Amino acid sequence: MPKLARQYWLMKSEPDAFSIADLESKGTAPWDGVRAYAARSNMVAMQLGDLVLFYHSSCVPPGAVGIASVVKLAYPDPTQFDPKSQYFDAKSKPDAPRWRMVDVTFVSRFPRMVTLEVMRQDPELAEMVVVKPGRLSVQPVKPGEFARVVKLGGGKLPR
DNA sequence: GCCAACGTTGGC
DNA sequence: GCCAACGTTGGC
Repeated sequence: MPKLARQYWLMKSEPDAFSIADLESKGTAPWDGVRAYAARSNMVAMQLGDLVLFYHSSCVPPGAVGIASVVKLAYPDPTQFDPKSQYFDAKSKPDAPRWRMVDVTFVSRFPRMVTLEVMRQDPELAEMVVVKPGRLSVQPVKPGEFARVVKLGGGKLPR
C-alpha cells in the first residue's frame, strides 16, 4: 500500500474555550465537541501526520494562529455520552456512537496571526474554504493554501 | 425525499 | 449583542 500524501486541514476553536496556548501547554489534546456531520466526515478522513491550521474563531480578530498535527485517528467522542457535558447527545448510543474526534498535538505558533481579513485579501487564498460564507468548523485546506498561510504568519512548514 | 421551521455559528 | 447565513430536523 502506498502511503497517502499528507493532507491539510483547518480547525476552528474559540480561544476562550480552547486556544493554541492551551494546546501548547497540554502538548496533545482530543478535539472534542464537534457536532456537525460535515466536520465529522473531515475528521474521519484525517491520517496520522496530517497538518492542521489552528484557527481562533468568535474573537477579534479571528484568524489562523499556528499549526497542529493529527496524532490519533478518529474515535468516539466520550463527551457525547456524558449528561453533564455541554456536548451531550441523548440520541447517540454507546453501541453506535454518532460523533468522533481526533487527537492533535502542538507543532508551532505563528510569529504573527494570519487574520481572516488578511486571508480574504490574499489572491492566492481566494478559493480557501474559510474565506467563503459557511461555518464548517473542520475543513480541508489545499497544500498551496496551507503553505501560503504559514508564510503569511511568518512560520515554518514542518518537514 | 422535499423543504419549512428551527437552532446555531461566527463575523461584525 | 445582532443577525445573516447556514446546517439540521422533522412533518408530510
